[in-house]
Amino acid sequence: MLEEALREINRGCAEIIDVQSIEKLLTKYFESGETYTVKAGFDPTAPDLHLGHTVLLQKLASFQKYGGRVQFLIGDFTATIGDPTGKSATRKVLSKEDIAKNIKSYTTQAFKILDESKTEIVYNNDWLEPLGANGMLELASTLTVARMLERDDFSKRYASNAPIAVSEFLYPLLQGYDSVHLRSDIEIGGTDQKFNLLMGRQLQKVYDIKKQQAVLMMPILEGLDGVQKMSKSLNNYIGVTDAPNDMFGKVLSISDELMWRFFELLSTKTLDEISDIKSGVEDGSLHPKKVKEDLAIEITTRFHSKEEALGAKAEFERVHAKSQIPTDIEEFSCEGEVWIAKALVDCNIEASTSQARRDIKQGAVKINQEKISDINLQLSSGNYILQVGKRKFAKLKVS
RNA sequence: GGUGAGAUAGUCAAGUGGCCAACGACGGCAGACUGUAAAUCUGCUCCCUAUGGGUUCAGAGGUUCGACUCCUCUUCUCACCA
Repeated sequence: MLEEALREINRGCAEIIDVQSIEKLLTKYFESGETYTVKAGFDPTAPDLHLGHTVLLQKLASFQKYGGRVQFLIGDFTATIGDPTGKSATRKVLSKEDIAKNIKSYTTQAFKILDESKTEIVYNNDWLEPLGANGMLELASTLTVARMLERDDFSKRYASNAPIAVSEFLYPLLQGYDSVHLRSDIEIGGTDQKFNLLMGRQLQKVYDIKKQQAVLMMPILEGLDGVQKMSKSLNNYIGVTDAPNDMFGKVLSISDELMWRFFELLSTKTLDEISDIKSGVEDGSLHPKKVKEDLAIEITTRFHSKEEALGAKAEFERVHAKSQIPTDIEEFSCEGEVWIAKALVDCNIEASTSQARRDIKQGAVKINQEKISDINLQLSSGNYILQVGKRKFAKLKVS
């Protein structure tokens, strides 16, 4: 039992600091039922979670199975300021209302994966705001600049004379202070957070807390392109709230290589099952497409339902394998004769009439399944199904 | 506070008086090939009922027949010095 738990906890991890203490916590749980706390921080700057976030959530859920009490930390304090790390300094500051709204949708989405009865939601504004300038200075005095510069991206930027804002130094400290306040046994986060996570341990030591948190880091899930991390701003994400058809289609569109990452980090199949599937694909007894479909069904089912997932699969086959028209197409209507390019723009399937012209020239536009080539085509009254490329459809009624 | 460099389409980045709606790269879209894969190849990539017209190169003025390119001021960014 303990071994199984350890295996599950270990799964997909990029790095664990202080494995022994995690083992101890689990052992104690199995011996005496004693629970422990696991914390993970989330930044409520956007209202929706995507699969990248759920990697962490699933790990938290695993801990919940084995005695972990989750501290779901919402970085509402940090969100009001905006993390300066990264490129654009111009990041709009969110209002309290926006943040509150985001938090609400965040947590309802998170509870699709987490066990609510074993989760405590905490807000870092509760302790960071009262910290004040004095507390801040005290906190800042515990670290040296040299130590800060150990952080990879800081040292690189410093070496290449790129600017580093002082506030950027403060960020890891604030985040680390969360750990001082919460005194969690374990903190989990992405590998990109390594420095900040370690800062938590460091500060726990400075503030003389007996136990230091163990740290478990998960790799960053790649987005649909398979290269860059999944993120909303790169528009390569699968959102937790995506419609079943979209979710299914997006999973199926990932590369075969990336599929294994998704299996490891998102599937609830055991590692043994996954390696069986993998060898099946390698020796040709399993078709990669079929395997990917199963994965897509699993993921879609998690956020919707089995029926919806199967429906999405059927729909997908209809549309793509048999190249038929999807069942749910948005409908539009207009009066009088319409110029085709204008119609495409009005139906939201082309961005501009210029773009529409180009696509027509390239043979990407179909009306009622028929490819068209006349840029000047006028649609007289009747019902039409307009299509651009493989995925953009609209119904248009001209009267 | 002083000095210098810079601001070009989604991003990076050429262009330094007309040949510029602006090289190239990436991204994006589309076509072929497929498993709506991936990889590869090809085309397109400011807007407009369009062999033409309009609005762009941080912002405001100016010089010129003509400016992204020259001048002035403004805003912002960066570097160096203090």
